[in-house]
Amino acid sequence: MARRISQQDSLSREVCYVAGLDVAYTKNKSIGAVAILELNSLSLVESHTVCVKTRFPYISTLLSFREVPPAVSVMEALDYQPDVVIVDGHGIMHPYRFGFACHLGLILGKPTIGVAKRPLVGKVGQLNDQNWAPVIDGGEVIGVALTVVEGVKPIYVSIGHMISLGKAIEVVKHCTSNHRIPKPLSLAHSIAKRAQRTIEEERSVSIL
DNA sequence: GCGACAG
DNA sequence: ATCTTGTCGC
Repeated sequence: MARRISQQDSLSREVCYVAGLDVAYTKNKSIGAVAILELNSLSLVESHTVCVKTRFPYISTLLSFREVPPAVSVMEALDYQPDVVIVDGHGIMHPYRFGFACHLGLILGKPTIGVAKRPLVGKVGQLNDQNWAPVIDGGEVIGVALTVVEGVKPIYVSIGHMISLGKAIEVVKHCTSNHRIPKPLSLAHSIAKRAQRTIEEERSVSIL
């Protein structure tokens, strides 16, 4: 599947709507959450959550097989489709060059960007004046370590599908206003957490 | 053989 | 990711 990933910009138009996608968990349920923001204003346009049974364990390099089902489900619940999706997890910055963001992009047939909070593979090069350092593995640049706030640990940005690294960095930078985590992702995260609390409460009641 | 290991 | 305890900052 990694061979089917496109690193070219395939955006149907200028990016206007950006989505953030995250997944949270309860005892045996996966909660997919998506938030769509207007790129320029970074204002929330639409959001959804979905709850499905978890049916794959967490295995470090196989995260996508665990998170793709709830992610696809929640994307299908959208009224309007975003131009690009920022995914909570790596894209090609992955040992098989096929992280969660790639897997989701391939299935959706839509541009995706992987943004992770911790590195998985590769060695980080020198920070440039654009506030990012290339991450190299096997002699190739597989993404960047982007320093959003000086003195704060970087976020790791890589291509998911149908986008160039340059455009991916541009979009992520645009979504990060003085905060380490891009706003689409932090919003998706809080929405997932809210749904999770609701489900946990329902579970407590049903036990009684 | 041992340690590390996105979320 | 989740859970728990504790601290720092706006």
